[in-house]
Amino acid sequence: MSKLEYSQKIDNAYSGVQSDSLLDNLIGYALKRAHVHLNKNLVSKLGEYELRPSQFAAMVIIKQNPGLMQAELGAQLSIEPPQVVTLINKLENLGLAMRVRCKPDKRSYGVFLSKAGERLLEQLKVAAKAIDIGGTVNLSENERAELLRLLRKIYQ
Amino acid sequence: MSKLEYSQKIDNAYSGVQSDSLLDNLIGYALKRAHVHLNKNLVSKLGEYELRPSQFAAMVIIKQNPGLMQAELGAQLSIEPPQVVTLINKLENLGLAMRVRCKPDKRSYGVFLSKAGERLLEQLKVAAKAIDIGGTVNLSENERAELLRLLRKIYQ
DNA sequence: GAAAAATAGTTATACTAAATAACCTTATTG
DNA sequence: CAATAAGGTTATTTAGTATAACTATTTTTC
Repeated sequence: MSKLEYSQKIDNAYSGVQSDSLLDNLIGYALKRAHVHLNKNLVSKLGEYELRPSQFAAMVIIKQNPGLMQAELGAQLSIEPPQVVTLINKLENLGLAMRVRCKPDKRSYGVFLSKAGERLLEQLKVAAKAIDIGGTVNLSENERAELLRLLRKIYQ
Repeated sequence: MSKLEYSQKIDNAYSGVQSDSLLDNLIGYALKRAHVHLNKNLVSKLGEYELRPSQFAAMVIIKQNPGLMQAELGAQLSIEPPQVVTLINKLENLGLAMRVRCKPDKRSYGVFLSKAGERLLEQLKVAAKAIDIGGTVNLSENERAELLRLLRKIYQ
């Protein structure tokens, strides 16, 4: 039985389980549930291209900072150097990005998107935007803006 | 070099990396960053008791539904049966919960918190509330309430 | 200007969390 | 009563992450 089938079965069978009023009043808990809700469709869309969310985020950062070093990319993504290697290897193998020895410092690479990478990124940005809006259809445009404002106040 | 030291070093060295306006306008991205921000302190607090967030969440659910079956607990947490086994083993080993054969169906266990589990849970609830509020000091009481309302509209 | 220390990136290894499949026991169904 | 399903466990695999050691350069320092 798949995870989805299993969950549905259990959800149907035991819907009488009570949730907790403490959890329901924690911002952290609500953030997690809302994020899970929104992330599902993004993960499945990116999966069509063999990409994970962090790889999509990497493409966005590379596009915005062409030729940045791997260490800079890793810092942006909060991942360790070995993971940066794996990530860029993956993008290179997919033909979406490349390392170029283009710096005075010959230890480092500049990281760039390929033409194919730029094209795919544009598609994915459109899709991500649509998925984000689709996952928040219950919010009005004003509510979306207000939600963004409040969330930024938390992490900025 | 530790992960934290590494990140700080890089952040200081390369703070000129540009972030992206698309990402900054996605609710999903803001949710993730806000959640990361809020979760750090909770994880470290729970770590003092060798607990992970999912184990804390399990304790909350067990407290609210004493004697529930493992399958019900797994459904609430969206985890698979083998993970439920690991989770309850952990809580049992810490003396915080227990399996009791108390059902007509002798295949299943009722899961309960121990007295120690209930005591610890009360402490942790207080701590979690404080951490949640501490992580959202930039929000007024009205803004907190509004944020909760908007988040619930997304996932409910 | 050469030796020492530090940095960019890579590789290898280990650890952890999660998913999958096979299994045992008890219940239910035909 | 045989066949099937369900609750839970165990074993195995897989993916993600973390750590350590290594190469090749660059910077520092004496």
